[in-house]
Amino acid sequence: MRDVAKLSGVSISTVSRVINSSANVDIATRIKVEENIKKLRYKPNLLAKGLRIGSGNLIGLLVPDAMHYTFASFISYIEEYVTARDHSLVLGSTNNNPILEEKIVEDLIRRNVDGIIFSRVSDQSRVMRILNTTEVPVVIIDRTFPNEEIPTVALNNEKAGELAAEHLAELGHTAIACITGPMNISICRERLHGFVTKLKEYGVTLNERYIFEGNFKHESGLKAVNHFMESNLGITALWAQNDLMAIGAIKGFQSKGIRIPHQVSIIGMDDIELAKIFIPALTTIRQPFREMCENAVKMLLRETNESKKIIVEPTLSIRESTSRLGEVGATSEG
Amino acid sequence: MRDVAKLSGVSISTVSRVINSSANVDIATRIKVEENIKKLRYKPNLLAKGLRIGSGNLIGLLVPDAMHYTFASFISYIEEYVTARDHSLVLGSTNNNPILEEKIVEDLIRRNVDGIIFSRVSDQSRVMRILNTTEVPVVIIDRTFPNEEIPTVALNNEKAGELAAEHLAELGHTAIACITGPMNISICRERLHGFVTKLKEYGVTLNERYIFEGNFKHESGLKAVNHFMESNLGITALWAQNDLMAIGAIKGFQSKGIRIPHQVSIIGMDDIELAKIFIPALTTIRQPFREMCENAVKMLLRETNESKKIIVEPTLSIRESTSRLGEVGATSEG
DNA sequence: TTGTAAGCGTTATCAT
DNA sequence: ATGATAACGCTTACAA
Repeated sequence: MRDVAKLSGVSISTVSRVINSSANVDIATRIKVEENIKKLRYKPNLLAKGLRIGSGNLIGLLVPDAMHYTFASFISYIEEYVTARDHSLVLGSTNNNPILEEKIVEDLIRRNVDGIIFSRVSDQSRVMRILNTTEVPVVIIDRTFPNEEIPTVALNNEKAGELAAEHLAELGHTAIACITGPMNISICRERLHGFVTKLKEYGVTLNERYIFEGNFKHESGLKAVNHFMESNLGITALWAQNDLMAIGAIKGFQSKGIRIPHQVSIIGMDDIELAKIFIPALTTIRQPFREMCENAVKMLLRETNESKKIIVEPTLSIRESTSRLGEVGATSEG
Repeated sequence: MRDVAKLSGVSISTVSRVINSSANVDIATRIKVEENIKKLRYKPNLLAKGLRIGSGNLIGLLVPDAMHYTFASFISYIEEYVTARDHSLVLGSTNNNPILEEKIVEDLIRRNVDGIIFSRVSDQSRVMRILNTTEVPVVIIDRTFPNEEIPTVALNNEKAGELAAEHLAELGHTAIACITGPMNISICRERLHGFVTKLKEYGVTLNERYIFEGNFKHESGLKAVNHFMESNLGITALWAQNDLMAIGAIKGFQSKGIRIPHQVSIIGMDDIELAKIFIPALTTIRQPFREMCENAVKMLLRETNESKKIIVEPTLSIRESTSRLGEVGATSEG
């Protein structure tokens, strides 16, 4: 910067003004300075700038597992929106390790980030402490904490359950089961509640024997099928609260010679890439991840008036793994 | 920091020494200072530190697409290794857009990153220019540029092709096809070369009619199958240069009533999560992504003596989609 | 062992 | 419209 100033015969303050396109600078000097910036390949130092203005021009993103589909989506979309706003993204993966999470958050704060996006934060109180102890804006994405005033963007999980219920009920099913995620996670309870409630509207009651608590992994689907088969409930339709478990369930049924969707209709949730590719292609509840991420970034950067909770709506994606009760599905079982 | 110094009755240089655990500081004052750091919840500012010592304590990672399995893996592993070394990861996704790539790189340099990891860089010359114009260490992961001295960690892609060939040939197949990635990418050519060469050792010649150039997407597998079926080559085995295309091929065959692996053996590459879950579970060539990432980080941070090229070896993962010619596979077709 | 002071590369205030 | 200068929060000779 000094070199540019010297070469241009001006002071560094003028160079600074040129860089920040300040109004009050003579057009001639501006051009000269800009030329010399190019000539000297001068690149303003963001650390110095950040130190001075008290902002690192960074957004922090914390996820529990960067490889998982949901979070990989978040990372990808948030990076896109953050970069478009001339910020950079620093990414931390916590693996649900509170110590690590703490360390990363501390690091972010020390970097003067302009905000932090938490996805599936491990512990509500931790976030609260950060919020109370620093000025750094925080928004939580994907999971909601009902009793707090933390800015949040989340899915309407009730609605997700309702959509699944509606679809299955409309297809004529009455013996319907559900594989949930871990029930200590609120989104899972909300999803189930919506599912049960809507089903009741159709006159079908989902008692506990039709509910299997999974862990969001593929294996849960297999286990659930074994469980349901042993119970001999004669179910003809099933909703799994994520696609991985739905696919596990399909495999489980198929390995017992049961055809999908001919004998059992299955619906998932998330709409992972695999959902389209799998045979049969998976009917599923789609989450608008992109929209969620955009809202999170906008909220963080105060681009929107909404500063508390933004709820986005799921949609139903009908493919091949569900069919009308008693009817053959649209495709072969593969 | 000033506050801590004042409260402790020492100068800020002493506080600095405590923070950086410098040797020469009285144990009593150290303890006192540490107490006050806690008490005041003092968090050293990384921008100021970075400005002073000329290092942002940051590692930059550039990928073309953060959602793609390969790169999601890179992101996850590299974040892990970077964090373990008390650095932070700033992530940029280029979408193969050179303008964007340039912008992100510039930003990283201006942040005084300690190094940049490029994955699938869009343009070799660009990297070279960065290398020549700045002091920032760079390593390329996954793709290699044969004629340059850029530090690189990559797979032995020749070997990948050889493993696939060996496996298929040992199973007695002779009518063997290959779905490649885009042939303008060197790794695809290398893979094919290894495949063809090893096959020749077994006495089978792979002429052009048995080669289909795909684009690494699922659809390529379907198209390839149509192509091969129309050509009426009677192939009994096929290698796809990634799992997505392999799965597409399986779907393609199955939709024509051809059973996998009974009638056609199929082998993929990457070992994506889906490979284990798919029916039939996919035999595939596994890339040691974790090892690659560890090496990349170590190389960047000069923790290893190797400073040019590190080549890692693929391995064969045998599952259900391949079987001996004429024999029924180990599992039902699902 | 500890303190003083210079300097890292910016921006911002205040003159001119 | 431009320049001098202080300040951002830290590290590091150098001195004591």
